Amino acid sequence: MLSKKTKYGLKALTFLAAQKDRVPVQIAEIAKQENISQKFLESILLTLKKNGFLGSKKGKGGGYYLLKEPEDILMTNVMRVLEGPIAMVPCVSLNFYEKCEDCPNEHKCSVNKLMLQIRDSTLQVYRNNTLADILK
Amino acid sequence: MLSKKTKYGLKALTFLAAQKDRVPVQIAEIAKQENISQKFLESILLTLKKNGFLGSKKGKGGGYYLLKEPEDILMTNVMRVLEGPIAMVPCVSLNFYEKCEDCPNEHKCSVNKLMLQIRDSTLQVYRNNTLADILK
DNA sequence: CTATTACCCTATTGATTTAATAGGATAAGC
DNA sequence: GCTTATCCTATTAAATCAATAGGGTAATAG
Repeated sequence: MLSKKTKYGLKALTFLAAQKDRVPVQIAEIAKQENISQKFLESILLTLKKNGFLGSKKGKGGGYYLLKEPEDILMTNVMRVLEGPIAMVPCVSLNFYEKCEDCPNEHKCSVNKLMLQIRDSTLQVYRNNTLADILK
Repeated sequence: MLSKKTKYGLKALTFLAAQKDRVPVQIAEIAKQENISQKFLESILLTLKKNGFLGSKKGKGGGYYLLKEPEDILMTNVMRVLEGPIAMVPCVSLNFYEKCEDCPNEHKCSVNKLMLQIRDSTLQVYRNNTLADILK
């Protein structure tokens, strides 16, 4: 299952990408428009900012805004930050590889073999989609 | 993440498929060979039996065995039984569809659009793999 | 017929993760 | 210096996961 964190994060990014200009949008407005708990959204936007997707401005007229154009924001990167590893098992993860402690030989493991294919096909989708693509 | 239930279930199916004949194999032996908690495996094999993948025999010389040939066991079916819905959000699920309560129009939803692609590519992999395929 | 074997079933627990809430600190602007 | 809105930490309620406990039931061997 996709976590709410990821779902809300994607919706917020989409909302910001849909703005005409790059003027800051307040958390409260995004939360209201997208039906998201404001406090929860607050922490999500913070991690998106810390990972270089968003900029922010404090005080009156403040809020969050996209740092890059939607065409330049790859889903691969967004998903890794919001949802974590793309692979369903650590032993087929590119960025978070870990050996299975219960598996003597992962190249003979049927789970490994199947999940490797899933990782590749999933990755292909994420690499083919930018924020601009899912906005249209 | 793939649940241990699914991981163990796949390993058990693979183990049974690798047997020369279709003679019953005891839970204890599968658990030992695959490093799985025996009691946990017990419940997993039970659901695989209830869903038509395995047969069982009680008493001495008893155990579990495959009901079909590995070539005829599709990963799509196995994964749905062990892991549940293949889709990451209910609003793109074929077998477990549910409307998002927070989403006014799912055809304009960016999450829906992305997850629809993920569902399709994931399904394609599962449909292309039988138990025999991941055994080789 | 009886003891043994091994599957069958229910309930409970501990650990972890998820989603959300609370409350205040910090910085920007008028 | 007051208001606005982000920033940050801690806590909690609920759900899920993985495993354990303990006994019931059916089949087989001798």
